[in-house]
Amino acid sequence: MSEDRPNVYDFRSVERAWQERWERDGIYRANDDDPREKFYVLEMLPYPSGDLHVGHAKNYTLGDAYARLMRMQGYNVMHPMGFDSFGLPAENAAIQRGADPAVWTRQNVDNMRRQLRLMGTGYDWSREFSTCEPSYYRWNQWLFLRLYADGLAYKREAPVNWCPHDQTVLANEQVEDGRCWRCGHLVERRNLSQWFLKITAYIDRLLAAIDGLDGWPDKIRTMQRNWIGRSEGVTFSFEVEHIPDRVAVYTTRIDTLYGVTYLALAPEHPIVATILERFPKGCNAVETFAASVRNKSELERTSLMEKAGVPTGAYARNPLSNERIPIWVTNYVLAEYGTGAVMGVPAHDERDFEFARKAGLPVARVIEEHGVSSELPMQAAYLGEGRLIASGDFSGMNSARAREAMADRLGALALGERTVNYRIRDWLVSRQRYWGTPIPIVYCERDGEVPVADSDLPVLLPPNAPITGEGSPLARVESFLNVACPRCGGPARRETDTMDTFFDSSWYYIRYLDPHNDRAPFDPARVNPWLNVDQYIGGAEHAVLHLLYARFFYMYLHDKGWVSGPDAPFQRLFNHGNVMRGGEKMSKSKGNVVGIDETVETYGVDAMRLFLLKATPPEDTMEWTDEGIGGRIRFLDRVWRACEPLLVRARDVALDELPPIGSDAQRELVRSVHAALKSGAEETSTRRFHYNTTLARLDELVNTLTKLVQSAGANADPAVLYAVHSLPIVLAPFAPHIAEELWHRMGYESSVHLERWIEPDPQALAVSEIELVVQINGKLRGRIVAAPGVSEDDAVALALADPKIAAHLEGKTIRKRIFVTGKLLSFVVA
RNA sequence: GGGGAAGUGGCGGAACGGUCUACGCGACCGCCUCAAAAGCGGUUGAGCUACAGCUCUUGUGGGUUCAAAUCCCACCUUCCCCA
Repeated sequence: MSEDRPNVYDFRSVERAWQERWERDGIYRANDDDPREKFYVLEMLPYPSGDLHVGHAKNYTLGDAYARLMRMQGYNVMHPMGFDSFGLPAENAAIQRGADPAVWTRQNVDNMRRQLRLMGTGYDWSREFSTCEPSYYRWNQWLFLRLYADGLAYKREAPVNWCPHDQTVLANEQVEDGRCWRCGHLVERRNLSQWFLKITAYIDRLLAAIDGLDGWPDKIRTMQRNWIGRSEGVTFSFEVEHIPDRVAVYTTRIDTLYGVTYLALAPEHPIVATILERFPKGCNAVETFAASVRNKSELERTSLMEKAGVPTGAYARNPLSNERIPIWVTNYVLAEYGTGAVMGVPAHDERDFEFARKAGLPVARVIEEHGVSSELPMQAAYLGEGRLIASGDFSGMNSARAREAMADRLGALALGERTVNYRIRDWLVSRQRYWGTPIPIVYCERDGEVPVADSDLPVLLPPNAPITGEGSPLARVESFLNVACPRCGGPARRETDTMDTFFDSSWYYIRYLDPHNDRAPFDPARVNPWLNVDQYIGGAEHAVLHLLYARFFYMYLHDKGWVSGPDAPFQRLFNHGNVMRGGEKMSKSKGNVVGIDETVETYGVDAMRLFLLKATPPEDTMEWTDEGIGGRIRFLDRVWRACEPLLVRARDVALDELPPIGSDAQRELVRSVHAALKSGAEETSTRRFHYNTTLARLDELVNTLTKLVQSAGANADPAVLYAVHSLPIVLAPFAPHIAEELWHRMGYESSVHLERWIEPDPQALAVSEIELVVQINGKLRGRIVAAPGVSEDDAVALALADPKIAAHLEGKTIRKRIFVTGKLLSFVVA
C-alpha cells in the first residue's frame, strides 16, 4: 500500500519503533516521589476476551489522550492497566474445548496486553496485575476475612437462579429474560446456602453520598438511587380468623387501606401451611398452585407469567375498617421482597387491578379521581393521590394527611409502625464455579464455620479440577476439599464456592498504587497520596453493580482507616459511547467486527486513534467507516509533507515567544496554532473531552500550513517554522507516533511526550478585524467589517454608511438599538 | 409502564441566546499526467433568479425575546437504562 503513496509518511517503520523505545525508556512510569500534583486517570478494568476491536480502542484512546494532555500540562499522571481475569468464559472454554482455564486466560491476557501496547497507549506497565494471580486474589481472601470478622460477610440460605439443563447456579446477569444465557432453558429458583456481603449495612450512607458525586453523570446517579430503591411506608399486620398468627404487610400507600379487598400471599409464605391445616378444603388446589409457582424465576413471576392465584378459604380482618377479606395465594407476590404478603387494593394499584379482574375480586375506590364519577366502574387503577372517600373517619382527608393519620392510628393500636424499605438486597457473592477466588472458610465437624488463618492465605485454586459445567468443580477435588480445622486441627472441609468477580474489581484501583506488596493488600501510606481516582472512564453498563460495590468497599476501607481523603473511589466518571459497524454494535456473531490488528496494519495506529477521536464526541455512539479513517491517513500525509523539509530549521525558531509576523497569512497560521492549543487545553480542563473539535482545529492548522509552505517553498519564514516546531506538541496526545518522529527528526533526544503543552497566547489568538452582523427588525440586512473593539457609535456610523443598510432604514424611525460588542448591531424600526 | 438522552446538508458532526452548517467523509469541476493513482485548487442546504438579489431551512406545532438550533410548553420519532 505504501508503494502506492510515494513520498509520504511511512507509519509502519515509525510506529513500532517508538513503542519499543517508550517502553524501554519508561516514560510513562508514575513515581511516588514526584513533587508535582498527582492525577489518577483510569479506564475500567477490562476482561481479557479474545481479540480487541476498535470499540475497545475508542475507550482506551480517549483515556490515553486525556492522560497525555494532563501529563503535558505538568501533572504527575498515574495511568495503570490490568486484567479482570477471573470469570466464566475461561470455564466455558474448558467445557467446550477442554482448555485449562489458567493457560487459556494467560494466553488471552498476553494477547490483550500486546494489543493494548499496539494502540500506543501510555500505561505504566510496571503496575500491571491480573486478578486471577494468587498474589492478587489472596488479598481478596484477606479482605473477605476482615469483612467476615466485622459481620459484613455471612452465610444464609437463599433462593438463587438454577439452570436445570446445565445443572448449575447462575448469577443474575447470566439470566436473560428468565432464561439461561448459555442453553436458553428457563431458569428456576432454588434454595441454596449462600455467602452474602452486607451492603445493606451501608445503604443509607451509600444513598446519601450520591448527592455528593457531582463529577458523575446524573443518569448514573439516578440509576443508583433507583437501584437502592428507598421507600417510606408502614408495616402493619392483618388478623387471620381462627388462626393465632398475624400476616404482616408493607405498603407505601397506607392511605388506600380501606380499599383492600383481598390479602395476597406468596406461595412460600410460612402462614400458608398453617392455613392449610386449619382449612383443609382448599388444600389440593393451593398445593398444586404453589408447586407450579415455587420454582419459577423472579422475572417470570413478576413479568412473564399471567397473574394467577387461588383462594385459601381463610379470611383476614382489615385492622382499621374491620372488614372481612379473603386470603389468596398468588404468583405475583415474592417471598423475598418485603414481607412476602401484599394488601390487595385493586382500585389504586395496577398489578392488584389486573389480578382482581382475573380473579373476580371486587374493586373498592377510596381515592377520589378528579373529574371522574365514583359511581362508574373503573377501567384502570387510579394511582394518583386525592381526597379519601369511603374510608371511615379518614374520609375527606387528602392522601398525604391520611397517610400520617392512619400510620398514627395503627401505631396507637400497636398494629403497625412506619418503616423504611429498600429494593436492594445484600450482595450475593457465592458462585458455584471454579474460576474465581476461593472463599477462605472451612467447615469443621466440631467448630462449624471457621475462617482460614491469614497466615494460610492464599487458599489456592487446585489445578486440574473437573470442569464439566455441572455442579461445583471444587467440591470434587479431594485434595482441596479435605483440610485440618484451623481451630482444633480436626477433620474439616473447605468451602467450595468462589467469589463473584465483582469482588475483584471493587478495590483493584487501589492495588495499582502498591501492586507488589506481599504483606498487605496495600500500604495506606503509599496509596493515600494518590487517592482517589480523579477521572474514571468506562461504559454505562456497569453503572449500578460495579460502581455501587466499589463505593461500598471504599466506605468500608475508609471506616477501617486504610484509605483516607474523599469519601468516594472515583471523583469523576465519564461514560463513553460504543462503535457501530453497519448500524449494529460490533459482535462476532454478526461478523461486523473491526479488529485492532488489521486496522493498525492497514492504516496505522495514529490514523486509527485520530479517527476514533475525530468522528464524534466521545460519549456518542459512532459509526466505523473505511472512508473516515482514510481521511485521517491523508491528514497524516499532509502533516508529513508540510513539515518534513523544514524540520532541521524549525528547531531554531523558539517556542517560548511568538515569531515575527510578516503577513496576514502568517498571522492566521500562528493564530491557528494557538487555536488548536487552546481547544486541547479547554476540552481537557472542562472535562468535556470533545477532542473532535480540537482535531478540527488541527485540520485547519495543517491546511493553512500546507498552503503557506507551498507558496513560500524552501524559503520558509519564521512563522512557518514556528508552526512546524510546535506541531508535534499539539499532535502528541492524539497521534503520539508521528509527533515523536517529527520531534526526533528536529534533533531532539528526549521524548515529545515529556514536553510542556504550550500556553495559548491571547495575543496570537487576537484578530485584527471582525465582522459585525447588522439586523433590522430581527432580519439580517448586512455585515460590516470593523476593528475588534469598535464602539457602538462607530459601528452605527459604519452601518449607516453602508448603502444596503441605509436603504432598509430609509424613512423609518429607529425605536431601539441593540449592540453586542464584537458580535452584532440590531435596529428595531417602525 | 417509569426514567434518561437525542433529532442540524447526501453522511459523521460544529455552533448551545447573536443570525447556521467549522472540520471531516462523499459527490462534482479543474490542474498535473500519454493515461491512471496519489497530490493540489475550486464547488457543494433548498427554491426563485439577471453569476445583483430575494425567500425558506436545525423532527412538528405553539410561546418568550430586538434576536431561538440554543430557553419554555405540547406532540412525533429514535436510542439507552430500569421494570
